[in-house]
Amino acid sequence: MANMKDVARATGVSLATVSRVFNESEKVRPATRKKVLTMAEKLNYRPNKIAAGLRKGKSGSVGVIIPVIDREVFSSSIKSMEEVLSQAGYNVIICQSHESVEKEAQIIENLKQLRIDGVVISISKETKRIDHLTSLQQDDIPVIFFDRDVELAKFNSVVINNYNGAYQATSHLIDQGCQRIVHLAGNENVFIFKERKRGFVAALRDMKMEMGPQSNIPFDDGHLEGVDQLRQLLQSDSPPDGILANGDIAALVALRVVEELGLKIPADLAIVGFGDSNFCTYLRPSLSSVNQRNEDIGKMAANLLLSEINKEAGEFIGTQQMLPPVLKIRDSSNRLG
Amino acid sequence: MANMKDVARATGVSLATVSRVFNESEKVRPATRKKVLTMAEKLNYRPNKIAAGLRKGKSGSVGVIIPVIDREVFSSSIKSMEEVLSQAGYNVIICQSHESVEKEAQIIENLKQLRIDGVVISISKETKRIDHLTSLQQDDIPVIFFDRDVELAKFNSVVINNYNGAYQATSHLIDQGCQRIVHLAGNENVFIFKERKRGFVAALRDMKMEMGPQSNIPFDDGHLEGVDQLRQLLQSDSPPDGILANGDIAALVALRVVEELGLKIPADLAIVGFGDSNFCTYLRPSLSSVNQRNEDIGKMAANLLLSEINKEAGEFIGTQQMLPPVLKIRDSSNRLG
DNA sequence: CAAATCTATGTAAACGTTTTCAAAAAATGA
DNA sequence: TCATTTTTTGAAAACGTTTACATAGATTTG
Repeated sequence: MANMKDVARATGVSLATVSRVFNESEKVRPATRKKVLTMAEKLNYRPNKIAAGLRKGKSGSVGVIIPVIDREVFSSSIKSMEEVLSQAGYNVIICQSHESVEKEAQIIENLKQLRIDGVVISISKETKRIDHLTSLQQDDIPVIFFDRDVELAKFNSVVINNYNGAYQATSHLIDQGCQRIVHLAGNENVFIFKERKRGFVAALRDMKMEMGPQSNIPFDDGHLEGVDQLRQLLQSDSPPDGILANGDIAALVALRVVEELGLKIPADLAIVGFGDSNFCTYLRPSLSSVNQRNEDIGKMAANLLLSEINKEAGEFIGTQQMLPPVLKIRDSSNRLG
Repeated sequence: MANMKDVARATGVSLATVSRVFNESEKVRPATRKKVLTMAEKLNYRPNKIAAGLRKGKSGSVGVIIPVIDREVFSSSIKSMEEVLSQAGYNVIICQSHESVEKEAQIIENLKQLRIDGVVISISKETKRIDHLTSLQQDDIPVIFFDRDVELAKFNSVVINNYNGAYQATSHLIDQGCQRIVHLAGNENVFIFKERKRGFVAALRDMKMEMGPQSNIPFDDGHLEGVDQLRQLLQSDSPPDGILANGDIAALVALRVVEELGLKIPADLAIVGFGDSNFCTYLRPSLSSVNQRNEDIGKMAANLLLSEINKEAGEFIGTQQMLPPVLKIRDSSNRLG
């Protein structure tokens, strides 16, 4: 395959001139440019980005690290990320950590060897230590966190305001006349679930609603105790009349329990999920849910990364962007209209 | 940042020796290896894969081209693809064509400039000309088609047997006692939909079932005439008692129509979808559907790509792998159990 | 018209590896 | 011990760009 030297020789100009032709912006006489271009075409020349990358000390690629790609929250945000980044001329390398810190560290080591220009990451559930992440910063590789971020350190991040989402949803349930609302709570070790719970509690408190020991039921995926507890509670003397689930799947499970007990939704019990998964509109009753704006998050994370990449070296300022989510009200919680 | 030369100098060995240390497999005395390794560690040396790529003439990356990432069929297959490819030491670059041939061609041009080692692609709906695809082969870059493939040329591909899937589903409906089955047919310009229809027709024929002009209703996404036609048909003197949809969304739409008319599923009408989307189990009644084995497809496509990459140059043999799908029987079509 | 300025091109040195070939060192055999 | 074979190392040439610097030619200026 032809290289620049070949094109240069065949055209009768120097290597540098050919290079300049292919790096637009550069000054070269229109006549020569044309000569070079037609000769390149004729020789079927194609610039070698690896060589350019070596010389320039940057790869033109960015890494996107996620636990796993086949989850709506990740595939949706990556969709828009890829759009923004490829538009800007970057290649997107996807890497799945499978919720393992070691894998995460391995991936980062690999990306460093590739001389990646930046990283967008949603950290794994188990990620507590963050040395592999700070090491990126030390090497001056911009890192943007999205969806899940690190509580401690100063980092760039783009996340949904989970607190606010839960607050909105809870307020909505109260507006619908719910008196005894229960939160199906996620694993508190995960920041987003902690925030959701916090928003729930705050809304109840602000609205001066009762909140007993039964207001929070641990409802972790894969743990069935929560389901039993919910069933018992629904059959008690003062059953709940509103449910805020930590996620859509939790809401779905709750829907089944409620259905099984013959309760009417939303009349007897209103339910709101979290995540606004595709299937929310497919269900009957359709499921109200807090939309996480995945595509917005992806787009913003990508743009933040681009601006970090192009930033003059200078002291680092972590930029935390937090988007308010959007509550989608559907049949499962709409008692009034 | 330290490079090989620095490590060599600091250790008192030659550049070549350091290189050999980092390319395992190579012969180098254990003592020297250790010396080099500790010095590399001390200098915080990290191999530069771009440089290696330039020298070796290969990038260590493969491109995965899909219409868009946030569709279950793509995110699921890419999940397993990434697992296989990263395990084998390759980076996965994802590129979205957004169902545009021009974008597809652009992406391929870019991947060529990156000196990609191989490509896995699910072609865009509108892709009729394939010169951009054959050009990859001419440059000796292995290409694997998955999900959607090209009808004409000799290529490597891994796809589900759509004909067989539709055949299975139709046979199942007949087994359930359905007498008048209707196929909600997809756009016939898309190969997979053509195949599904073919399987449907073949099953009816083989089972000697009646098949009138109303047996196929064009039911393309976004075209609403199909819905009306279905509604009318369901209200006619001899309404259908079985439906095979071209996809799960089509099945969902049909479910709504049936629901609206007050028909009982599966007693009055049995329905089978295609794709086995996540939400099939969430619906009530749960939706029977043909599972496309996305993860298997992804894994097989990745493995086929690897074997093509590692193959000695020789004459090209297109390998078509076709997997039988798996029919998942659920409430929407289960009249007997 | 000479001097000064500007523009377009060329020369050559990087960038950090891998790999061929040759040489040195170590191991083996008689 | 010395010749022979084998193993380990080194020197140097790629790989295909970009870019700092130099130079030639064209244009402007007084």
